[in-house]
Amino acid sequence: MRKQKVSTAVIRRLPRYYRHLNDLYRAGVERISSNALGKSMGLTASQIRQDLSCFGEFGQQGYGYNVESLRSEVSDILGMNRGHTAVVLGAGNLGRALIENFHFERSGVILAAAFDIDRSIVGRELSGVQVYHADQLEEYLSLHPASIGVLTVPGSAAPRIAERLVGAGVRGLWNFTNIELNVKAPGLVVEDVHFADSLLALSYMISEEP
Amino acid sequence: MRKQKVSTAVIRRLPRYYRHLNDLYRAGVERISSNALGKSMGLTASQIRQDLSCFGEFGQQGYGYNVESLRSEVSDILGMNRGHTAVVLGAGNLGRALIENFHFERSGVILAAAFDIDRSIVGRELSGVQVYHADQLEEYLSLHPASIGVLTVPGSAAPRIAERLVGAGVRGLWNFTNIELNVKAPGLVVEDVHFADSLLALSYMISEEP
DNA sequence: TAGATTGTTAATCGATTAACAATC
DNA sequence: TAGATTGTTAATCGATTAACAATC
Repeated sequence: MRKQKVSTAVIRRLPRYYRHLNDLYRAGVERISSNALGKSMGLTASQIRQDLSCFGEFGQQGYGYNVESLRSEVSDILGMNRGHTAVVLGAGNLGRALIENFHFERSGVILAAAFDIDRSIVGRELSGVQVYHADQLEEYLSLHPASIGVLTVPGSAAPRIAERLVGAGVRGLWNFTNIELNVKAPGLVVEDVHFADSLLALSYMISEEP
Repeated sequence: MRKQKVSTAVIRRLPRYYRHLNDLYRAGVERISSNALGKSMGLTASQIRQDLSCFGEFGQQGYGYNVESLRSEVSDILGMNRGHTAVVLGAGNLGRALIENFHFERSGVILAAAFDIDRSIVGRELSGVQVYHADQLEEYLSLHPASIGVLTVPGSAAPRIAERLVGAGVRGLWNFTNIELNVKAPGLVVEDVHFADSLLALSYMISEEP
């Protein structure tokens, strides 16, 4: 295990490793070589060994990697077993889509509660998740700390809510708004999901070809 | 203008350029130097000039870039003025969230129709978008060709629907399912929006720090 | 044991940054 | 004009690939 800083490129590949290893595991595959895994993922064997070597020595010469144990190592590396807890801010269409359809627990994250300001939804329960009024955010978080805030509020409300979340101890913001957040707090991590950027990249790619 | 293949790194930055230029434009800013733009975007001036030079010469020595015209150039490069048309497959929570809240037109994409198999939603109109039965997909597309298919169906339905879309002439798949699509067609582009990968990357990043 | 495959070091490739002549 | 800033070439940095001794 080397203690260099892990590059973003590697970090972005980790979830894919997990996904593929999980598929292999569920398909009953016991062991896999970097060569075979690379082939199925479209990466070189070299890159896979290089990537994994950032975190430890998980393979065995002449054998390869044990699927179950590598999967478990990767899930540890990703923090899936740290009991991260999330709260959703904004139970509109997108917030509800995430609450009702996205399996937070499959990423090892506990979805604890949702917040909104719309009286018609506050007090309800969506797929077992209680919707509180946004006014209660600080009070709730002081009793039930969360590490992740999921921002599905309108863009205009995002900066203020982000500040409040960070003030209440949230360490990561999963930002679905089209706003570029400028909250500065030590150790704070913002992960943007910019739909428009993604669609524009697609638009570029289908526009280029003949 | 050089005719080398543009790297993914550059392509991923283009939508950000557009976003920032659009903000500047709407704020009434007339011109900007690579230096100033870089500062506001967290990039080096050098990188911005290098990136833009992939597509042409848009600046002027001693002056910088005209915000309005650069914004317009970037929107052209991104294919925003090609009249790309999209259809949404699956009008569940996420599909509806996109239909009702995501501004396709701001990316220069016309959202033309949605398809589902649920009798309770087929025939309805969501924010002006008609929902057809999935059986009518081919018929609809033969009359109204579309270049982009937005996949918000359950993962299990994704491969089949993807095949059908491609068969009906769609060139880009905006894939929101957790399935890794293997549709192979010449020139087909798949843009994945993997929520789980994004959340896991966030989980990694908040788990690493002290 | 012999074959397979690792982890790591070295070589290559590509992307970012720096430097600067050209010029508005 | 003089100062500012471009587009591009060269230098640097980092990430990917190749090679190979170590060893299961």
